[in-house]
Amino acid sequence: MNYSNPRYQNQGIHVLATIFTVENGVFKVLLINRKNEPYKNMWSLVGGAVYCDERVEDALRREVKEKTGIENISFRHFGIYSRPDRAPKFRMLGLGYIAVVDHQEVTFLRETTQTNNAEWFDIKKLPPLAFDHEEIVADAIEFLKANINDGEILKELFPQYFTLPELHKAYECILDRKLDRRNFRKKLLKDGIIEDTGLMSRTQKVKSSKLYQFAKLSK
Amino acid sequence: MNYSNPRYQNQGIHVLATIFTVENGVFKVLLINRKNEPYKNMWSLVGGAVYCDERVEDALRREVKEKTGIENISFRHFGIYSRPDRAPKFRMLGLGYIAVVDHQEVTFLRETTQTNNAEWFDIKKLPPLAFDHEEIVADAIEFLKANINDGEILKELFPQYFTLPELHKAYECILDRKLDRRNFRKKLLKDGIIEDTGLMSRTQKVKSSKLYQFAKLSK
DNA sequence: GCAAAAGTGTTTTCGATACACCCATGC
DNA sequence: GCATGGGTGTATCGAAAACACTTTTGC
Repeated sequence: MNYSNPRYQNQGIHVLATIFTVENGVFKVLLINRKNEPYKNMWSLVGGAVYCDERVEDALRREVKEKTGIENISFRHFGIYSRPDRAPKFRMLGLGYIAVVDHQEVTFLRETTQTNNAEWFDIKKLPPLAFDHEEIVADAIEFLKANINDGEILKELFPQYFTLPELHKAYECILDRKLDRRNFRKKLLKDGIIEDTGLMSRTQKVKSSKLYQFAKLSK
Repeated sequence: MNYSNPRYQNQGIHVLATIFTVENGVFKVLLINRKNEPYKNMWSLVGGAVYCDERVEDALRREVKEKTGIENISFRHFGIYSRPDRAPKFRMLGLGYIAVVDHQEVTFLRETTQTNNAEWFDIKKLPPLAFDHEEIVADAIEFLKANINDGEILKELFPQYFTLPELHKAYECILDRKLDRRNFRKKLLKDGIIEDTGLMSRTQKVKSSKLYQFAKLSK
């Protein structure tokens, strides 16, 4: 390969983090408002360019840490976006990653040098997005629905302990359909995704509920 | 983003095609022998760099056409390889794609400006491979095993018509385990992956067999 | 007539779904 | 005492797996 050939140069790699949560029964995605051109003042996904001396996963963690304060979560890759004109001026290959997090862990700054604001958006009420991010969000949601039972993807949605009704409601919000409570519990326990902690919730609900946690290694 | 920052520059994108076939009951991968440095005279996957003005899938088709003569086959993406030092001098992001083809359709040149030779290798008798291609081949095989029933991935393995024993044997070679003939036929027909053509094979086998074809659109 | 290869049907098991009742608490 | 929310068990259905016999042909 001729490394100086301009046709091989002038391209970069962009990681795009689609970060979802479920808050008060609403399935939401984290977006940031762009302070600069291109797409100034529009909303877009969290993301950024990969340095030539780092791995893609490291770039992703770096960008997400900077922009949301979140660390130590697992992302999964779901898509490649390679239209040469998807970004202006410079060809940026887009690599789409997904994570589902506990919204209470997000401690992003509302304003940074590149960002006016950052907010959770109901995925059913999204504003117009910059670049091809609408397509990417749609792909991420489809991927999440197809892989929700893989046992890893929701592990950061809750604090260590959670109740089964909470998890059940989260599944229903994400999948956008009803699930039978009894079969839901049975399946998650049988598959070893969650385990009973022996603890009970202390909330002021009508009836207290058992606390579960995600199993250390699932499947 | 500052496009002139060298930390964003000096990187490229590499597509890697893991092309498999089944020939005489042996599961094989196509490798090429490198004529130039780096890894001169070693075997490696078919692949090449993506131009900054083309889509990844187009680069893949271009490279595969040049090096094997094969056109119009479908590839599936299975992996991203991003160690910064996986290629010398220049950071090349690797994108792994897989296809399974009819070996009789491969009309690659034995020798080109970049290639000494190209050959099918039994996946159980692979030579040492250049770059991180051993890892990539292993990932591709794992991906193929997990996705063999998706109904699209084997569509180019045979000419239009094939017998069920042929397909059955191919599955067994790829999965490296025995499958029940009766359940195999039932499942593929029930799922609409293949359809009976009403034709019979004319080979000089002990008993002639029905000819099948892959269904136009599966699932 | 027998070995080799191809075709077909039945039974069993297991996972997924559908569904109903009891218990604890706040009002 | 009743409405709300949380816990549990059983019956049914369908897909997957296990399994045996018949047919054709070459020798």
